Amino acid sequence: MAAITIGKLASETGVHLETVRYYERIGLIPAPRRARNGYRHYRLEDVRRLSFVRRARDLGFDIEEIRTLLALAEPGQSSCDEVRKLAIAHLGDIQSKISDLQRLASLLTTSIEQCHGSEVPTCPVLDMLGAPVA
Amino acid sequence: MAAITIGKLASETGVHLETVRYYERIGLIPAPRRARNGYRHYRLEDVRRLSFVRRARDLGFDIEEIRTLLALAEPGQSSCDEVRKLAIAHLGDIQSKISDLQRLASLLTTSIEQCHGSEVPTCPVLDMLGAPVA
DNA sequence: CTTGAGTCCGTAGCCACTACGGGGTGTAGC
DNA sequence: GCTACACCCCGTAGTGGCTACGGACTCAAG
Repeated sequence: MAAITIGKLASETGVHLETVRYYERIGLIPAPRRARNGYRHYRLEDVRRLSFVRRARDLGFDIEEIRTLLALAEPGQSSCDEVRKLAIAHLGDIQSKISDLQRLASLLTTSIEQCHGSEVPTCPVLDMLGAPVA
Repeated sequence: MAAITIGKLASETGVHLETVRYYERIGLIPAPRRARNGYRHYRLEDVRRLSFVRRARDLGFDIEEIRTLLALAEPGQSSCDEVRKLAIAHLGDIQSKISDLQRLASLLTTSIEQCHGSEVPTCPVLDMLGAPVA
């Protein structure tokens, strides 16, 4: 019988082994049963739960948001509305981050385009950075 | 004479007061002269330098990159090429961050759109999160 | 003279990990 | 049985870039 050890759980979910222990420590995933030698023994459900956590982290949800999502995902919660709200709020965050970054990108692009070598007395990029606070 | 104290420097540059001391501690900005009472005394040049740092941070440059930029901005460096390289690399980072976020946003948007209330047995957002690792 | 704001300093906390060190255990080959 | 080597245990400390806290001082206004 190939028991699911922490290493297996880690490689199957793509979560770093030390991170699994960290998640357990902060109570994001439940503490699993231990074998006689003290090794952690996981079940398939744990793999699913941790995959869920990983996906949510990849999507940029923070730990507390994930705690909420996990609670809402419990069977018998029927709280699609709340999940929806959380997702929409998070989407808003992402979109404002995107537009921030786009502003930055265009600012940088403009500066870089004006810079054709080392012939100009001052560097447009440095100028932009050093310009009086707008 | 209204000397530039740390509080003034902070409010003029929009950098948190404690952050100014932090920047000094890590050697990002030089330690200023002290008045007889021990208070820090800044010069106009320090205001410019810190504003530069703030702008660069806002643009997402990390502390080490800023150290480099500051060194390149020293007079007599004529190193526009290097600045350009750094800026282009950084722009690349920003652009890949943008496209990452855009993927996330569309994934979330799709899930949210499929979710019309609490009538469906399962929540599309949770489904997306819980789906087997793609 | 009191009050309140500003400054000093060192240290600890934040988030989400990641790394390290020193040990025990399990397994495979010889 | 012995040796290698991978795997696992645990606690603690470090990362980046701040931010907060606490106790002591100094300074300007009323």
